[in-house]
Amino acid sequence: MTKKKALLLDLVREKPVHLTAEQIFLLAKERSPGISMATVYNNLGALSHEGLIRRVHIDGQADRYDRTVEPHEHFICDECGEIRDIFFHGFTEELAKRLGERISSYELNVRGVCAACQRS
Amino acid sequence: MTKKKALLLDLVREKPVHLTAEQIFLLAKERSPGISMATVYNNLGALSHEGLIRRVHIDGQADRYDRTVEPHEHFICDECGEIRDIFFHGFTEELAKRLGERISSYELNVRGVCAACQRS
DNA sequence: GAATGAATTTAGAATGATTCTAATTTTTGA
DNA sequence: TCAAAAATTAGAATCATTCTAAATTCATTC
Repeated sequence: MTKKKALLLDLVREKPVHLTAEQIFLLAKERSPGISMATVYNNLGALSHEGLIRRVHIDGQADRYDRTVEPHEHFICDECGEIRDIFFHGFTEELAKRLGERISSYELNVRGVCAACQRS
Repeated sequence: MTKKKALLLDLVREKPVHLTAEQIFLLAKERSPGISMATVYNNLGALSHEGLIRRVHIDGQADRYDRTVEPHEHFICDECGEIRDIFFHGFTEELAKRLGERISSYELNVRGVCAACQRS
């Protein structure tokens, strides 16, 4: 765990929002001005493989990085674009039961209009 | 509905597999040799918007096109890469109930080892 | 059947996120 | 202190997809 890797991990962990590599790069530059995009990608990739953060793919967008590594789902607001974590307790087991196969991972992205946007 | 658009729709409908734009392009050339990649993308995009086919995004792969437009899920084999349709009856309603929000769409990709690969 | 305008198709350039490469810098530990 | 290993870097490469602007096809009207 190098200094820059630790910095990137901190940045992902600091906020509950799901940042893109670009956003993380800009934040990282404030604390480590010479850092390069390659280092950001290298380390975010490594951290994801090590299971310390989680890479989130959302159709048509740059990948995002999530501090929450436990299995969970995502809700994406059609209006404001906000990405919110959802936790469906026991979902993996339910999937396994319904499928009858061993599951290594899954990805569930739900879209709709969030409560805040529905009000306005 | 132009001839080429109809051809592309046919190609997607012909086989149960989920083809990429590239694969569809190669098949289309057999029946319409001068067809261009741009036409393939234009028409597959249009057909998807019209709801006649469905565009499927799988992390790290080129998009695929699915003849099945009803809401359903996908199982991707970690070993052979096969993409299989899953039908979880009432899943949209279950999601809506658990979330308490109106859902416009969702995407569920499940990964694991398919039965065929487990045997070998 | 020719003329007109709209829609489709086309080749190739542009895009943009990500990965790769090869060189440089930093770190480690003998 | 030195050598080897690891991390970092700039920039090139990749690749699916979209965009652009020109060419072609199509439908409609006279």
